[in-house]
Amino acid sequence: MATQGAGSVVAKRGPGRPRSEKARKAVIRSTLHLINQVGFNDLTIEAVAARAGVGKATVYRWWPNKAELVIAAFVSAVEEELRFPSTGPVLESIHEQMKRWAQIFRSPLGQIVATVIGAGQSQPEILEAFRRHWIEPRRLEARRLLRQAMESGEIRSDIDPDTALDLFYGPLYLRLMIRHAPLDTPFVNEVFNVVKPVLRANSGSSGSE
Amino acid sequence: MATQGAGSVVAKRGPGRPRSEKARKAVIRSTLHLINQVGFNDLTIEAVAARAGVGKATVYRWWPNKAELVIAAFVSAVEEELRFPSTGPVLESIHEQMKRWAQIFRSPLGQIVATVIGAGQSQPEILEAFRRHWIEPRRLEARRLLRQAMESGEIRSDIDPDTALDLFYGPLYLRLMIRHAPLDTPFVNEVFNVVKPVLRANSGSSGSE
Amino acid sequence: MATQGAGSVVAKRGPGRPRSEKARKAVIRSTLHLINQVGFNDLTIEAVAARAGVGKATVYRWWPNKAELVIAAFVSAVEEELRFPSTGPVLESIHEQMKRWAQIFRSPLGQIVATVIGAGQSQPEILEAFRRHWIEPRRLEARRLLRQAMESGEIRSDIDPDTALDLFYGPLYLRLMIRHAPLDTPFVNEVFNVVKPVLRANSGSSGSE
Amino acid sequence: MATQGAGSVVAKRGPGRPRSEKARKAVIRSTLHLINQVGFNDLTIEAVAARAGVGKATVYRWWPNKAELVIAAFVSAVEEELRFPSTGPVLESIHEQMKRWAQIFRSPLGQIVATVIGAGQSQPEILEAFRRHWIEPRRLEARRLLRQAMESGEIRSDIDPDTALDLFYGPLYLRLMIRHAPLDTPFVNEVFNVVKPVLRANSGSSGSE
DNA sequence: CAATAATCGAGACGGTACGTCACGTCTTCTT
DNA sequence: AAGAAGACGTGACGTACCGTCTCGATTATTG
Repeated sequence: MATQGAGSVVAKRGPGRPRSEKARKAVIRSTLHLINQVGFNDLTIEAVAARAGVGKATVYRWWPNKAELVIAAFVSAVEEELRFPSTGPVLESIHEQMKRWAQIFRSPLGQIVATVIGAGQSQPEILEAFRRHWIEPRRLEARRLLRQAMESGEIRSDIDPDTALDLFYGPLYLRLMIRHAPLDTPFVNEVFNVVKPVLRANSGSSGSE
Repeated sequence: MATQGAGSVVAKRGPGRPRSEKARKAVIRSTLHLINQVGFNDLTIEAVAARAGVGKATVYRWWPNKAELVIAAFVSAVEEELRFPSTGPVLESIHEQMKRWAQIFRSPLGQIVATVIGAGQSQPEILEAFRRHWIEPRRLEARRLLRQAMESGEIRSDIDPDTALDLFYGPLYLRLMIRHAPLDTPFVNEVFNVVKPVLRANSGSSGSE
Repeated sequence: MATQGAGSVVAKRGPGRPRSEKARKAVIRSTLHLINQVGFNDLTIEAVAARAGVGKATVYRWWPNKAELVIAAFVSAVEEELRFPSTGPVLESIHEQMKRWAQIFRSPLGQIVATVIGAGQSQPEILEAFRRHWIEPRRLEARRLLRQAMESGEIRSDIDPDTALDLFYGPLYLRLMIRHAPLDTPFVNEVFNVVKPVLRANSGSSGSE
Repeated sequence: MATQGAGSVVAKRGPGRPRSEKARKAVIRSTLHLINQVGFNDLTIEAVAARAGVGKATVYRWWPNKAELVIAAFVSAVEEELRFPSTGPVLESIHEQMKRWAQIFRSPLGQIVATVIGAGQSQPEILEAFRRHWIEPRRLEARRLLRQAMESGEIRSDIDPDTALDLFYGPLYLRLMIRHAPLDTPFVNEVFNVVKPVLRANSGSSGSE
């Protein structure tokens, strides 16, 4: 490495004024505020820039489109809540995580998640960004845990980890998106309790048709 | 009253030129075509009207916004596929229905569903229309079937029918919306086979926490 | 009068419902009211019909465009004031007529005249209608009077009647349209008094250059 | 203060991109072209913008409505025109001027004058602008000349200069607006020759009624 | 007295232009 | 070079009227 001097790992920076951290934060804050006020669709870069006291071009310089901006804002808002609880039995970790998610989904952040997925339905790059910045990081860890549990015999190994995760989280996302029924703790518990036993080793659920 | 004679059931129509069925159909057709081409967000009333050979005002006269228009188009496209298969054991009916839905979800119609739910995330009236015209009619029938099955002892009765349906359909909707993994028949089967046994009578999965 | 029998000069009327005089009057009344409220430009057939309690098609059936309608309304409003005062010396008749016109021009009816001429500047058919229904009928009579006066030796005969009329009325129309100075009786008198002597026989004003 | 140095008279300009002079000129040119083609009524901002190769919003940014735009175009079209020829006898100057005006009135500029007066009939601000930018500058000089001629005894002094000018120019404007007869040189001569003698000193035309 | 025919009010039709809004880019001066 | 400001060309929005049309209902004349 050492491009710049002894042990410098700092990313090379060209000449010119460096980007303003103040502006970046103002934009993120403005975005979070406005998306809670008006939702994703009615969120305009124009308004974000105005409220942040920032030029429109500054926004476009750093985020290529509304979705990346919103996801960045969202990620920055939930950064610290993301870690999977990685102690104890795997299934209990999942249960804990599900309850935490339900809580997030009920908060304004849940509306942002919903709104981003929603926007992703007609703008593939949004969905792609959502998967990359949100779904995959979490799945990676969850898959790893499930595999460990399969190897240790805690859960059966003839089921696809992704399918298992869809069983746990699908109902939660469904209620988040459709809002046809409350996304409360009893519901989360019931979902977990239904799916859990089937994952136990030697449950024998194979053989469709 | 009987102004008209015995049994006059003639649908009363107000004065003025009646609305043009031809125009209505042209608009619906144009909408379906365009939404498959460009998605919900980039669908413009302007383009719908132009392609239908219809004035913009005619579209606005009959559908208050893009969402109602798209839902009307969607409903008209799947009208005949909506009926729940109501013969045989309830669980098998559900399995059949799940497979049919997965098939629809994989078709262009699936994109419409996704896109409408997506738009609903930032426009409540869209989501409301989606629930009223799409979710509820189906749930009504499904709930009735589940209750019958509970009474007949086919499935346990200590589970909320809506929760049960969310368990079956949540994972399908999740893959429809997130597209992180294929929504194929093996997946549908696995979901069904995982959830099915827990619904059987005397499965005893209650009492978390 | 023998409307139907021998020697009927009454216009033959075919079968079918005859036009409604009530509707005609309502439209004219509505037009006069609205044109005084909003002027010619903002007058819409739609509003005229609505206020008259009449179908739009009924208006279009009888008047081909807004201008014809407005002129008809205007003519019907001033009908009785149109006759040229045909007694006494020709020049005095003209003086009388000028004073009467100035009075009309100062009233709301003057605004209608101005507005119609105005609209005629960008819509030839309006100007044409104005000339046919308004200018020409008056000029016809005035020209006839002037010719009589020429023959009787009251005024010189080496001047074009239309030019003479333009000399009398041009200044009045100018003040109607430009509004740069009042169109009052002293002004009318002065115009008349300036032009009058030149028309007298043996005034000898020919031969410019 | 003196931040800039002694005598800094640099026109302060705010931040932001300055307005495009090129766009301004293109819009004015396009307006003039189109108003000659289709008149005021059928002049659309849409077409003006399109022909100028400019966004509609740019037009609306600088001119609040069609009237202001037309006024600006009109003013820019006539600003270099028409100084009064001020040599020789006053009456001959007027004669010259009348002939020049007749010529202008027959040209495309005449159509613009007519069109602007026409539009002014339903939009007072246009008429006001017309008087300020067209009528008044010319009247000012003409009035001055007439007063000089009155003082020098060239013409009688018991007549209002504005009335005299209306007598000369009223017939010309009348034919410009009504188009009921040609606005040719013979006509101009006849008008001039009729009015001229009456203005001569000691003509004695006073005493109306 | 029925058939025919033109009218009526109502209001939907395919259009066009409106004036507004946000887009994403650009051009200026300032930091 | 990045910043705020704000003008630029673009294009869709939802609305208002245009002039035409299609209804059912009415009111005449004609056979």
